[in-house]
Amino acid sequence: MKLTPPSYLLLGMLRLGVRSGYAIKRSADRSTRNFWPMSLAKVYPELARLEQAGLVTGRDDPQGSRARRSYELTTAGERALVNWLRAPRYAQPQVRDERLLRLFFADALPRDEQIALLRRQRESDEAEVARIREEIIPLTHAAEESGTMFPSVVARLIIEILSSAAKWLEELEAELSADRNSQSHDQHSGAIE
Amino acid sequence: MKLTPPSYLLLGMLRLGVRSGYAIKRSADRSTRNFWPMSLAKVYPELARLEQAGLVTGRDDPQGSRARRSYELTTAGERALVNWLRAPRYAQPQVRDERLLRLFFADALPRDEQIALLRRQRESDEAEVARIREEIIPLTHAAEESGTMFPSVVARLIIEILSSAAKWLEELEAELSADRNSQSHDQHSGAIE
DNA sequence: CTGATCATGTAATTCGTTACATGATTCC
DNA sequence: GGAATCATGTAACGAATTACATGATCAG
Repeated sequence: MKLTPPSYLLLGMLRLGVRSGYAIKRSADRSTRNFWPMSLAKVYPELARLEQAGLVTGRDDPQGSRARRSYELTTAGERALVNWLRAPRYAQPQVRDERLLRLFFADALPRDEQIALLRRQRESDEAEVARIREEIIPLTHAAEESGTMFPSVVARLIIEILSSAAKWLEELEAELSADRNSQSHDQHSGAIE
Repeated sequence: MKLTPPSYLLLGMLRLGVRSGYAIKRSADRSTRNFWPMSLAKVYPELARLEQAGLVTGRDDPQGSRARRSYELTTAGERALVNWLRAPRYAQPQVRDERLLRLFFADALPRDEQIALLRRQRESDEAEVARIREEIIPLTHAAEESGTMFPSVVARLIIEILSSAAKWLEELEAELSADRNSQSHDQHSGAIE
């Protein structure tokens, strides 16, 4: 059976003590979503697959009359997780960012709208930094109390990335605003051949 | 007919003077791939769709006895592109990065392997920066000669992002190497609830 | 003469999401 | 009493990729 990054996401969450499919999805939305989004419709079949493979064990664990299924890692599951963590190969990072695509073609806009585009991109980066600082960082600090430091590391790395992008964009805005008089609205033929 | 980011990628490339489907794919691999990857199998049907919608016009343009189809933007196509550039809404950026996912769960590794993980991630970021500097930047400089500056802007923004990530990772490596004696291999219960 | 590149297109498959379906419990 | 949340699962759909299929030209 082939294990994919989503498989390891589930194994990793189980290792951190998250028990139900629903709770894994909730936790993933608050932490791993920025670099590996996952829908609920993917969680349940994948957990079943992992159980079939003997990497996790599930048991019915109802809360009152509300059904719940709790999972935990088996020894084989823990081994699979650690082996993956050690593996040198990884899938090429995939990014799909419509804002950067727009920016790439922004030569078709007049100068003032180019600047507006840069500003909007910067503001969305800044807003995301604020969101992570407010919503995620406090949670990762709580996790650090119990000796789990890497969720915090990743959150801070993402803040660093978004902040440096925002700062760079701000500088460019300033530059372009300064020479607002110079050329804009190019006349084609600038492809990357 | 619904236009998606891939549609605008094609329109944008055509506006920059790239003519055939094959050439668009080649150019996209050298420029937009980092923030919007696209396969050749997507290019041809999408060009046909855009032609049907009257946003581009295609004509047979064989090179010797080798077939080729050349496209260019119509007025409606140019208008659609610019309207999209102006639109304030954008699809949420989607990132899938297996390296960050590993890093997130790295508490399961002993300290020295955590450091190795950080180093590998940093090195891959640095390698990508080098690749962009060598392969992409010279091409964007050529484009700037003909008044197209934003491909260069985006390339430099990506370099900035990757460099700042690499620098941050390097600092963390140094910190962790310094107190190599302190705890590692946590004993669970650190989920982001 | 052979491998890389130019060039176009389709078919099969994969991966993932949204929507559907159902029901209990908790908070206001 | 109604909305939000907890909880699980499946079905339909969509978007994209890889693989398949074909052929010309060019560089070494």
